[in-house]
Amino acid sequence: MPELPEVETIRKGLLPLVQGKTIQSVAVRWPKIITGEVAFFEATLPGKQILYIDRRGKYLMFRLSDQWTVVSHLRMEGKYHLEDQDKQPDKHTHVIFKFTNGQQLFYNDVRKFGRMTLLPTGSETELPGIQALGPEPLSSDFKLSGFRTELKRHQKNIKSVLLDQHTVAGLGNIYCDEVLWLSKIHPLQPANSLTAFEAAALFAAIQAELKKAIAAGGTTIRSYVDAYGHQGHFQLELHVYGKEGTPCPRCGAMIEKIKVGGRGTHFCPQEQILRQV
DNA sequence: AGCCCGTCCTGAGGGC
DNA sequence: TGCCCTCAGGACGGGC
Repeated sequence: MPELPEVETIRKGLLPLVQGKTIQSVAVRWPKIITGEVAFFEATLPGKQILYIDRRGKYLMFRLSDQWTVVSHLRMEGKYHLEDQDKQPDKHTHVIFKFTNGQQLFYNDVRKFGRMTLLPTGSETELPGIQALGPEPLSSDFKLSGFRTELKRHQKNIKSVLLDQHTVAGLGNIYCDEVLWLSKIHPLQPANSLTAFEAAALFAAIQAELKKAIAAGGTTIRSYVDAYGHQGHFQLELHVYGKEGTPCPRCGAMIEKIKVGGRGTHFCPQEQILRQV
């Protein structure tokens, strides 16, 4: 499941492969991938040149000529691959962008959860998913004071609040577990009951962990690969995600797995203590 | 408004 | 062997 660091790695890898290329034709093979009219999507893109790729949270934004933008969310397993002109799509290839130089950009997605949409550049901020997105965690928009205010608004557990993209953009299930472990906070602790010290530790852990993950090129958990088909190399850095039944790297207690808000959640029962409020 | 739950999808893995 | 069942989860829409 690509989270912010993986999406950023994908963005960086894909950019030199597609920048400056002009779309000749588009074929959508699974209509639900496209939010909006498929016919409009297929008819508008030919002739447009890819100028740049931006990222906001877990969203990729392909900036095109004539002020068009394709917003793309990979959800669980979406992937982009640049292929030669004779490459045949497989059953998981749902969108094909053919370039004027003959190359093709395949969008593959086993679960078909990913979504993309075409709209005028600038109006992407009106998309429901992007409009209410919280601050970029590695930008100056992310401030401890604002983060604490946001935590105070919620009585529900901190794990769910971190997973909510309105709080801070880009965290998914893996990094939520990791940053809570790093800051020694129980995933079920009500968000508004965090101490000032805990909120500051969590704030710092989010920034440090995401920076580290981006520097490492993402994590190989699930099926993430970059645009060249290379796997990320971050898996050794994970401390709790998927580590249930193995010793906590800090204290040796067995990592436990529970369900929080319907999501698998990993934590150290000795160091991440749920405080009664 | 906050919060919870169902929905979308398919492949992997467990049980018998 | 092979089939059936459950599980995995990001965002969103509906209901309370």
